[in-house]
Amino acid sequence: MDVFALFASRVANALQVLYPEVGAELLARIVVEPPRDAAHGDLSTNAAMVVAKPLGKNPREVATALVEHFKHDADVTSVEVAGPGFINFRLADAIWHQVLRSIAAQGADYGRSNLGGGEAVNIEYVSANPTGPMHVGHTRGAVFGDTLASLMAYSGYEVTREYYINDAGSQIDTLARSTFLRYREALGETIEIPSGFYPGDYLVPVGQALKAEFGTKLLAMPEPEATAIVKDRVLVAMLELIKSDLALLNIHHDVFFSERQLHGQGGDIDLTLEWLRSKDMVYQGHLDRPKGGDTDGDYEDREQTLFRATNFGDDVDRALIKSDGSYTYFAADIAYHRNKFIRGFKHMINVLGADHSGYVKRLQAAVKAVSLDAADMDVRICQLVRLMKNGEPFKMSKRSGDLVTLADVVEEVGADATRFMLMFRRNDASMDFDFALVKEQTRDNPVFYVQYAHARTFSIFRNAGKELPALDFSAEALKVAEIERIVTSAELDLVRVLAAWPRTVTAAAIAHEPHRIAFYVHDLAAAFHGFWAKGKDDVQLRFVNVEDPKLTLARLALVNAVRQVIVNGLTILGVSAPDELS
RNA sequence: GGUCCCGUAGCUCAGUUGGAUAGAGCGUAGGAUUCCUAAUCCUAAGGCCAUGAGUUCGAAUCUCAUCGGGGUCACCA
Repeated sequence: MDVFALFASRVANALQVLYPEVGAELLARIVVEPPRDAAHGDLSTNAAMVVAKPLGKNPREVATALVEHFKHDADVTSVEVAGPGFINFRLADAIWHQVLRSIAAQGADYGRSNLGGGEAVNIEYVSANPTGPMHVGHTRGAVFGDTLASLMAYSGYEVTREYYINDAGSQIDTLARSTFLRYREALGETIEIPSGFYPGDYLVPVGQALKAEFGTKLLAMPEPEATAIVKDRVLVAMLELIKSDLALLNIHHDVFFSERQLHGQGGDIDLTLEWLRSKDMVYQGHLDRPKGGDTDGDYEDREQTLFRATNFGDDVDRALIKSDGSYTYFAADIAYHRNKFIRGFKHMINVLGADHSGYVKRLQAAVKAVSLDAADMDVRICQLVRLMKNGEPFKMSKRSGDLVTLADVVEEVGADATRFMLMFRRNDASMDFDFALVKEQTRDNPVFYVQYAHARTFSIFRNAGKELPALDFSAEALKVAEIERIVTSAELDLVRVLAAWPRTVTAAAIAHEPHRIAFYVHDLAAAFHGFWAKGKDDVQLRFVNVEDPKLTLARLALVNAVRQVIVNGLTILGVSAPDELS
């Protein structure tokens, strides 16, 4: 049950009774939300102000009529006009009791919605080049994409988590050559790794595996043949490495899509170019010298095969074929996104790093073109993460040269803290990630703070078991607890926070902003800690009351509701909810 | 130069897609532990929402310009 959605529909109904001429597009602009200042009541709506002008009426006049209407609503204890025409509602306790009952009844599904209506959405994230282990720069996008995917799935979308493997470029040839050196090393040669090659130790086992499989046979083969074999083997190995790194954060993709499969004669790129040409989206032409950007002076005026990206909102048209005749990366990407569209995705989300922000318009232009404007593409840019330790920039290197790897971070602070901290910030703001802070077990550390709140719900139950051994507080007993006994303002304020969960999830899903889930869970934890502490000052507010088992049971139902909503939030975030902290 | 992101308390950040007197945490000052985990809570001080205009009943939020910080620009991937 979503209190806000419930009253939004009641307000809309009331308006249609009072002013039948009000149209649907106007009703859509009406918002029912919690007022910023709790003193204004439980709910507030701008309905009168939205509707007044088109009706040619004064907002307060409309508001007064609505107020009269809601005076007969049994769930409303007071309703009044405020300010320029807001209508503020105060709700009967019974509404909050219903919220608690619906949390108990819905459990893990409380907050789940059918916003997406089962529509398919493709979320592409990580897509790091398969040339080595994941480094910390990939981690934010990985966590963001995975959490967004969970959020969308929770909101009724059919989600596909996709990884695009950039396995077709020249960096893969370099990778293969680097691996071949490791193979020779495994055969006993002393090798030297030239600059520009991949120096990381992670290629050593790949070289050894090649030795085990082929002995010295690869040395005798013609080079192209050997390179092809090495390339195949090393790509598989790198992908396994990446998968195992992602698994450290419990991230698993549904589809690993290889760029290589798009290339080749009669492949997707060929077909896509043919299609683009048939739609007159490609032409031969010249590009201007990049203004101020031609720093290395390698610009050369030349006739090129260009995609009419400017017709779809991009700043310049984009090259599709390189001077050596091969396709550009972008050409492959157009084909890739056409492939997504053909697979049935009308909604696509790409999660990219800050260094790709210049790529956004191009990508959106491509999707618009290949879908003939039938698909939408949202690109979420994750800004940089600076690793810090006690306020100092932090360097750590174990597995791959100078880079800090994802595995290093997880080993240092754990998967839960990594995930939560990265989501405790808007994706489009850069952030400092302080190891020292994340390892601290105080309220400065939001992960810990939330997990502590969850553990506290368990400790209350453990304690209730000791103090009232005869009390049955199984799930079934809690469902029939006398919720009406929840009447104090301190308790009801906590329920108000719980009531905001469904609208928080929905708003986060619409905006593609999973960080709101992290902030909500943190707020809920704060409300719960605050209520808990009130029991210190006022014995009457403690959860466990030996004199009154029925009241205790009602309050345990409240505690259980808090526990449930924290779990629902942490589940979307992919963070564990321990019963006890050690 | 074009383009994208950011600019909110001393610091780190939220701000419910345009709502009412702009909120948290840290830090600072004070307070609460015979009592459900003080790993917590409560109170106070602290603001020209970078600047200027515009849009309207109403702007931190939308538009434009300016200033400052960062990313990016290509036949790289």
